[in-house]
Amino acid sequence: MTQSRQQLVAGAADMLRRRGLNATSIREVAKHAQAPLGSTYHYFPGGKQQLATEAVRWASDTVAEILRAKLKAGPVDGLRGFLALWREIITGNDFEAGCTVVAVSIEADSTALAAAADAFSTWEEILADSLRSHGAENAEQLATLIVASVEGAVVLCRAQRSAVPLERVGAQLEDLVRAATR
Amino acid sequence: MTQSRQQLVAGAADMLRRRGLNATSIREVAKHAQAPLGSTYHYFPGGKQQLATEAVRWASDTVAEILRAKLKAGPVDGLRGFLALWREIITGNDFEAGCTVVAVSIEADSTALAAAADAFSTWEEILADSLRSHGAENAEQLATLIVASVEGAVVLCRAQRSAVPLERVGAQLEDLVRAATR
DNA sequence: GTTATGCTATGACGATCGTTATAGTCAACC
DNA sequence: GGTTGACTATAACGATCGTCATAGCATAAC
Repeated sequence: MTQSRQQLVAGAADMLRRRGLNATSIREVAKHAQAPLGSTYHYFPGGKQQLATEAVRWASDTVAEILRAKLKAGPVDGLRGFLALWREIITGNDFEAGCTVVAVSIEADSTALAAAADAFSTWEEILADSLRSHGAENAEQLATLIVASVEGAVVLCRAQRSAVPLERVGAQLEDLVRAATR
Repeated sequence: MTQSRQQLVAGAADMLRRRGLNATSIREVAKHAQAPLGSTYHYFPGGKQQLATEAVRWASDTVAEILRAKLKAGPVDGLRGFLALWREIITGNDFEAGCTVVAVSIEADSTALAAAADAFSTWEEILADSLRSHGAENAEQLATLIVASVEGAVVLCRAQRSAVPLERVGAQLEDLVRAATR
């Protein structure tokens, strides 16, 4: 079955956003996914790097899908959905979970880092497309600001064990999106 | 001498922002600072956690000092100095260095994480004080947005190996600061 | 029923980690 | 000038890491 494989990827993504790349061992990922260690190298012959890369891609696709869905109701509602997603991840895990993509960006190189770059670019493009189609002239700039400030706020929230940074950033981003679109 | 001690702290901060917490070993920090391994536990009996905590505090103080100095010329110039500082760190190290505080926020817990939270709070307060004294009504909110978006942009820049995110974020932040102060 | 194939089980490999212990050096101070 | 105390040197401890090899098991195909 590819079910074990899928659980390994999802479990790895979850552990990455909690502890980071180097503190996440293959053994623990396998145990957490109730899969034997031997299976890990069967499914991912590229080793830890391949697993991390696929975990980033999975996390990226998951967020992208939610983002696209929420943006169907317009840029403001999309932004709110994006913020709600991260607020849930932060507060729902007692401030012990962050962003898988950010975690890998800090520690990885080569393919996993490239996957992280793709993730950010994808999110930016999704946001920019929505903003542009709603009349925003600075769509790309604003999209980059949204991704950067929300990801940064998630880091701040985790360190300070508070959701206030995300709320403050969200309020100002909503004003900006409202002003840029009509 | 306390010179070795200081070099250990500064060297640790530099390695932390390049590779992250768990990929930075005490042995490498000692070697990088040309200090013997034994000295590390003499200067830092609290072990790696103490060293990481002091490295975060050192990085925090360094940035805070620059920030305070640049803000003397006003919020806009202060913001520009803040952005230039990070642009230099990013581009001057071939996109292989990020922020020490962010790196520790992703991987650490307990005292080192608390030091990271203090760092963010300090930077926020310094910015908010300047904004408030120049007539900004939403000084705290704007200060949080600046810190979060710049730190997030640094992560994006590193992953994408490009300074564009920082430039985009900077342009919009400057508009916001200009509009909020007079 | 035999064979092939996808997955599991087990254990080992070299390397490196954080940390500690102990002995040694060397300068400053009474 | 002897002694104290700060610092160094060296080596080892157990633990864990990523990775690999090999043997075992299952199930499905012929």
